[in-house]
Amino acid sequence: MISQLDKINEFIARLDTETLTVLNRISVEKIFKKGDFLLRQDEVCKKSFWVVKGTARKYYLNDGKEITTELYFDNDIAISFDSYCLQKPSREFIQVLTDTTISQTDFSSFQTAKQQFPKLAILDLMMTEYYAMWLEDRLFQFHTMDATSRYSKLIQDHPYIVQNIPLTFIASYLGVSLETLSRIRAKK
Amino acid sequence: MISQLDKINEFIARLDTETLTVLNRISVEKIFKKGDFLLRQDEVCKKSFWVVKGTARKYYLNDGKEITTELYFDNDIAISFDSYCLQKPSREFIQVLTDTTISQTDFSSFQTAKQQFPKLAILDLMMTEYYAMWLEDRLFQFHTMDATSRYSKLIQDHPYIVQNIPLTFIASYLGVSLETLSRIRAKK
DNA sequence: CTAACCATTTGATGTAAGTCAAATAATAAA
DNA sequence: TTTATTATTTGACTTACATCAAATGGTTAG
Repeated sequence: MISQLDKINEFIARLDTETLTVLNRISVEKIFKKGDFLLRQDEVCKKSFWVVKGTARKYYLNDGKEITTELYFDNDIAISFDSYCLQKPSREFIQVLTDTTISQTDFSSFQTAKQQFPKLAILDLMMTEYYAMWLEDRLFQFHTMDATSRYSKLIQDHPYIVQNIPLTFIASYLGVSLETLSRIRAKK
Repeated sequence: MISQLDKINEFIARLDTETLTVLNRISVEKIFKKGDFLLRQDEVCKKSFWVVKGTARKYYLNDGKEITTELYFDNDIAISFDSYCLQKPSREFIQVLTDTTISQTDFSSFQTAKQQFPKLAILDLMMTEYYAMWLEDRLFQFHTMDATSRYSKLIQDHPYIVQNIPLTFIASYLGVSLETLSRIRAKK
């Protein structure tokens, strides 16, 4: 997973200026206020959101309860995956948790650009592969680790998370109740 | 997820004969005997395995215990994803559960072919997207559904599974103990 | 056919984590 | 500052599921 990130970063570093210019041309930087939504349920995800600086979360509603599926920090890319790929209404919300700078890239502009700049198509595949590996790893955690271990891994990967993100969201992301997470933290 | 499959099938149906010929040229059909391994831990996954007819499973060892991550039936494609993408040693095993016909495609031949036949690159992306959506769905199940619901969904999606696959593998795939799965089945 | 082996079921008991409820602690608003 | 609101902790109790152990059912091999 990390080596895939290395691969992507190296690939971007080697991109020709022409390709980079196009990428820049189809992207817009915008600042969102804490609590703002990048995407709401039932909307089509027509943009990808690169978190330049800030934090965000993705979640859906499961009989009234919010289930957080992903937390975003600096340099992460936020999309509602199937909504983006298939350009169909999203089941998920994407919400900014602090004042956040976003660089958003239009879906259809990117699709067009891919045809003229094959390197963008390669990049697209590599990023999708990375997402799949990330999902595999998360699934592995749900499959084999208990709540305490999942929490340990999370703070190991993102030590700053606790300062920045309310416990409810972290608990939901880990698939445990708020109370259980509180008790897990009390122990250690 | 289903619509993504439709998209892929339609795309394949519209492929020109030239591209199809190449695909055929780099693929080999082979028959494996029940219990044979398509891939073992620590090997690099240098082929993708299209299950023409039969059943298979993917699993890894987690302190001695086998954790089944995927079950394959007719027309499914089996790979150890990160091993395949990064051409690094696999953590997973892929094993055939019945006598099974496999059409295997060489990784590097496919990479080369993609450069000459851009449609193969598009296909590659679409299939990776499909896998990511499948993973998202599976994660959703672990995140929100209890063992009983996960089992119900599985037999709904694959009614024939119970006849063909030993309970241990199904239980492991669902993330429950063998005994609990047996009890779940006793009820309904 | 019978024995040996593997797959599944059933029983008894333990435990991680959920739920409901209330008490603090921290933050924002007046 | 004081109050109002939200976030986190703590307690008592319940529940889904795991584990260990043993019994039963099915398959394969001698």
